[in-house]
Amino acid sequence: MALRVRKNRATVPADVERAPGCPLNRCMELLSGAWAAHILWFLSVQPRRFSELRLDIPAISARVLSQRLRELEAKGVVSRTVMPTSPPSVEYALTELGRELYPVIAAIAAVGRKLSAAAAKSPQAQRKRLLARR
Amino acid sequence: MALRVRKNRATVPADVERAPGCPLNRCMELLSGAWAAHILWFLSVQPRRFSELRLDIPAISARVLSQRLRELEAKGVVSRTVMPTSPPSVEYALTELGRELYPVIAAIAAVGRKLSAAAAKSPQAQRKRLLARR
DNA sequence: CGGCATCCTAATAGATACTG
DNA sequence: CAGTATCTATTAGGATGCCG
Repeated sequence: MALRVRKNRATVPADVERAPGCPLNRCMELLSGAWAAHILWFLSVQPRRFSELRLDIPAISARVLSQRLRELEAKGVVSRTVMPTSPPSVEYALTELGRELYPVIAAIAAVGRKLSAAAAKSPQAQRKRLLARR
Repeated sequence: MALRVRKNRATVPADVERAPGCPLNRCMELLSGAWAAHILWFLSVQPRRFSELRLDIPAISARVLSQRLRELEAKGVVSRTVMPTSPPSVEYALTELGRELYPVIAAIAAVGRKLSAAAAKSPQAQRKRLLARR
């Protein structure tokens, strides 16, 4: 009664790219960091000022929000406009490139809502999540 | 010629949630880390073994792949099955919860492909990206 | 208001070597 | 094959304070 021998496995389809600069990476690097998705989400609703974003995302510190916005700006996803008002205000908005990301953010939000709903009912999932954060 | 005074801004719609445990976060924490999205992407094609995933994602180290898989398993996104073969093999697959994430991964990949295509044509975008990585 | 400078910690990732 | 152990490097992120 010999053990079964491992079957040879099919390879993944060729259209799934694996290069370090592959599409998946190309998009993920725009979303990297714990806050980028949130910032883009709120900016996708409407252009926002710095302090408005701080209220939108209370848990983020000014330093990190600043850093993230600068990064997103450098990546061409977010535009920064200084408004000639008194006191001065700065408006952040999605660029055309940034708007391309909308489907992703929307999908994240949609799935997140589903997960929230599911978690509310399933004590098992909650236990798992507790274990996950050790 | 006084400077214009800042207009009061509208608040974002109430259905955009801002709590730390909001849907956006709930989903993002499943994708956190540099490799989670890749792992889920390949697993969404078909169940994969450890070493297959290493070939799928050559840039990941065994240690990190192992860590990520354990985390994803703890979060209930990925299942781990030891196959009774010789030599032993372990099969990873998406759980039902993991399959919920498919729209997100697919959207990321789709947008990524679009970005790749755009980058190929636009030297400006390439310059921006170069600046972004300092 | 919209930042930046500084200092700090914790998480994440990489290399290499080794094991059941 | 499917990992673990160890050690190190990089980075994200938080706290606080100052500035135009």
